[in-house]
Amino acid sequence: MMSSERISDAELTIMEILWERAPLTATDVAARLPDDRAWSLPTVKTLLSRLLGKEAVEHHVDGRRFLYSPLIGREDYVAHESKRLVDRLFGGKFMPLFAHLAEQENLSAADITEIERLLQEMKS
Amino acid sequence: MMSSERISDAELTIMEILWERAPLTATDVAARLPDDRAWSLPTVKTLLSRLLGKEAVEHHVDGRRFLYSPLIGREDYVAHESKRLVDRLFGGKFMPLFAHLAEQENLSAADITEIERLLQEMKS
DNA sequence: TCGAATCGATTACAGTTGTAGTCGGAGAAT
DNA sequence: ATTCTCCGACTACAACTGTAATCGATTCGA
Repeated sequence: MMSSERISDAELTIMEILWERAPLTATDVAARLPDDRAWSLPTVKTLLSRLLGKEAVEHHVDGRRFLYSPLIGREDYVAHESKRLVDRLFGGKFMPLFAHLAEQENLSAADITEIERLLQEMKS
Repeated sequence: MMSSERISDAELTIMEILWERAPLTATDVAARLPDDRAWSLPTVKTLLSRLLGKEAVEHHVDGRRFLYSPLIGREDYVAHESKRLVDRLFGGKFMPLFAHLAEQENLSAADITEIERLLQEMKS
């Protein structure tokens, strides 16, 4: 289940780190930040606290620090956000989004073949 | 061109109205709000002002009121937001998003046929 | 002409977000 | 035992959002 509170952009950066590897301490998380988001440790702690409040992560005590782990799965989050986009911009319909993406991305012949393969698989 | 300022959820509601029909006065916009977002006129005016500030809409004077029109096209906005989602959640790749959506949506046989038709069209 | 209705502009105000500083307590080092 | 270090908690603070009230000017109706 996805709690209804939205995960912000900065918070998502933290989630990605925890999805890749958990549990981690706040310091560990800070050490794994991408270069273009080299936040201070206090900032990371604030974001972790907020994620705790949103019940997106949990922590358990390890000596005198916390080990954080995701509570929301990446799959759930991705599904949720994808649906949100489809609802907001494509009237909840999948096909218009697909058409838009296909056109936008200028699919290569290889992409098309790959998609056809995926579709065949689904048929069965 | 899309100015980099993000359009918020409430603001998007206004944009949708203007995309459907423009130019409109603030009062016209308010009258066309969906039922689940029956905001007061002042609220609509605030949102229009913010959209002006973000250069997402323009207005021109008509007697003593303004007529508002979108400056950003819906196509551009949709493309922008779709790309944002793909970048944030699918490493900028189209295929993973397609796979995710296809699985999620549980495509019907008719959908699949439709997609195949679209793909054929693209091939040529 | 004088009050009523209407406009846009300004102000309000709480909640979220991005980004961080500070503080009190608990452990670690000496 | 005392100091230093590190942790989580709390505080900060400006920008953005959602939602609106109010105010001064103008115009319309009586």
